[in-house]
Amino acid sequence: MRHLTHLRYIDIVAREKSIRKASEKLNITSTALNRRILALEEEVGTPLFERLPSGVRLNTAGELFIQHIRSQMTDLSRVLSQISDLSGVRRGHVTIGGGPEILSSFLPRQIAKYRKHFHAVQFDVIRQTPEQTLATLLNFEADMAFIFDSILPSDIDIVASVSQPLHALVHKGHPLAKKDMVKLQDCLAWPIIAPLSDGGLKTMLQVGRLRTATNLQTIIQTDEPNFISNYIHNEDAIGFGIPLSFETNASLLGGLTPIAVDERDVPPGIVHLVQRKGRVLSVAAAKFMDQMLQSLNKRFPETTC
Amino acid sequence: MRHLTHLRYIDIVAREKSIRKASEKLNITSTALNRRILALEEEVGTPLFERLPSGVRLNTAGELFIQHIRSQMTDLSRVLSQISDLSGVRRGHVTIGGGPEILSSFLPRQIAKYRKHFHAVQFDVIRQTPEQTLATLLNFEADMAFIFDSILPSDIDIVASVSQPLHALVHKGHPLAKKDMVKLQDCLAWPIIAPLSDGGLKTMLQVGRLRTATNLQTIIQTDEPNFISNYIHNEDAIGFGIPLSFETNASLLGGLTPIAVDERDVPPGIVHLVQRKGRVLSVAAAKFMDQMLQSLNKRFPETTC
DNA sequence: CGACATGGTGCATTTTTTGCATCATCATCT
DNA sequence: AGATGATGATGCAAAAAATGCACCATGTCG
Repeated sequence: MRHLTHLRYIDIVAREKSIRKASEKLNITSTALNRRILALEEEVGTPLFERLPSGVRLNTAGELFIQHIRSQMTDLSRVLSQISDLSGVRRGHVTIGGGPEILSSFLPRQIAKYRKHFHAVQFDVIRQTPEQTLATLLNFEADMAFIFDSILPSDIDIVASVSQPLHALVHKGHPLAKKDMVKLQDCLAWPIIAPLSDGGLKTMLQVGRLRTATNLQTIIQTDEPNFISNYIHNEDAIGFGIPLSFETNASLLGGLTPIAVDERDVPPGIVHLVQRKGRVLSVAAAKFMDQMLQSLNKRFPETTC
Repeated sequence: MRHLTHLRYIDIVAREKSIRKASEKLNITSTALNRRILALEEEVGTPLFERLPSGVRLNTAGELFIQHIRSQMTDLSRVLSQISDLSGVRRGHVTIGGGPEILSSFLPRQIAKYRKHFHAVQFDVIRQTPEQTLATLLNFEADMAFIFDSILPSDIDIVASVSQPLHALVHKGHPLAKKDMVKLQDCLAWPIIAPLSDGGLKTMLQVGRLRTATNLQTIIQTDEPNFISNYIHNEDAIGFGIPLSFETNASLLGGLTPIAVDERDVPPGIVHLVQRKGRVLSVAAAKFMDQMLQSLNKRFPETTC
């Protein structure tokens, strides 16, 4: 879109916080970009950027304006998506954010399923910290996101909530593998692979540690589900995860055996599917969300929408 | 705004249903305008207008697009209004629609009151039929409107509702003028000035006619409050109105005396203050609505918001 | 102090937009 | 049936706008 270009320019400058850097990214000279900004500020009647020796930064008016611009851009792409949907082809672009727990198993399967029907839809999957998740939603960078239960700002809407009990992950030959449920104390005897970065999973494990006062011997801290899955085949270590992050289908687990941790030790975590409040999703994104809601309801019947 | 211009072009073409007519209105040649549209359709990838021998008309894609454009334009003006509000000056433009009953007394006083504080705010007051009221709200032409109780589409939000009992209007020397309340039968003896166009007031009077089976002798049909007020000084005729359409302050009534009609004869009408659902109003419009809500609550304590 | 980054500006060049004249098509009136 | 008067589309030249280059002023940092 032609006039969208102008808006995109401003958006990139705001993100890069530098006219010159932005101009490189946009493949134009800094002068052209600079003049665009000056012209825009002229039209609005007030400066939108503070000029610092190190670059530019949005002022209050600019914050207001950039919010409008981003909303306009996503709104436009939604409309274009609706229009192309009129002719039968579903095109579109869906951007989803979330922590590593979500992105490892549930999401790829959902996307694969969706793309079987609508192959003209493109997906962007971003791995983020909870703070980043919220920021990108408010930025209009992401259409929807998964996030562990936490204090959510009022401009975030919860679309669905699933209860996710903590599971210990061991290889199928492990002494614990035959049990239906383990207490956290049962894990004391083996080395632990704990989550690295602050997030829901790490918090759950910490709660468990405090409650049962156990002294789990952490040997590795990582967030990579694949790393955990591969490591526990080599040592009788115990990893942790939530149902959304591993397959239910035994054949796909690859020898990985999840065992529920007693909920009296660690209460289940709540994972929310969220979006920006009041945001109208593109056809593609809305349909994808529908599909996910159905899948969540099927696999976790107590899901609330 | 520069890029707003492009959008405005499309908007006007859609309204005028003719490129040439729109071009006159915009003070450019039809060729320029035509090419703009062709270019836009090229960018969107699909035609937005049907070409008819008599002009152009939006197709389905165009309807979607124009909706987006209008929403964008009002959203931008809202943002600009917010930005100018940052510097302390409240600028803005508020457009209000409604029937003649509302526009005669309540609204002018409210606007006068508001403009005492914020003189940089401009008001557009449009007199409309109920259908037009809804259409302009959905069109983004009006920010808010007053409308008599009726079946409202789901994309209209009711902001407040006031109960409005029917009142007979007579001059202060009229035999009825001393009464606190009249039955509709009491009015049989005098000629009646009835509302002309279909609207809430006319409906209320018709309900009364049916209920009490009276045969009121209508001599004049008009919607002009001023006409009624002036006429009843010359003949002992009876006009009708609702509290919102006349002053409460005796000194401002100019000899006009309102007498409540028995509610058993005519149940009170409900007047709603409405806006387009989900629409975020400009600072000026939002503040004005606040003021109106306060005034409504003060004068009609049973107002629901 | 100097090297290096930042945003801002004058001027020539390129790209885009606009206006004029004209065409093809269709509805309506005579 | 034919004339008339609308409509939107198009080729081409003029006008306007955006762009790029060279350069300036100003700040930070080593």
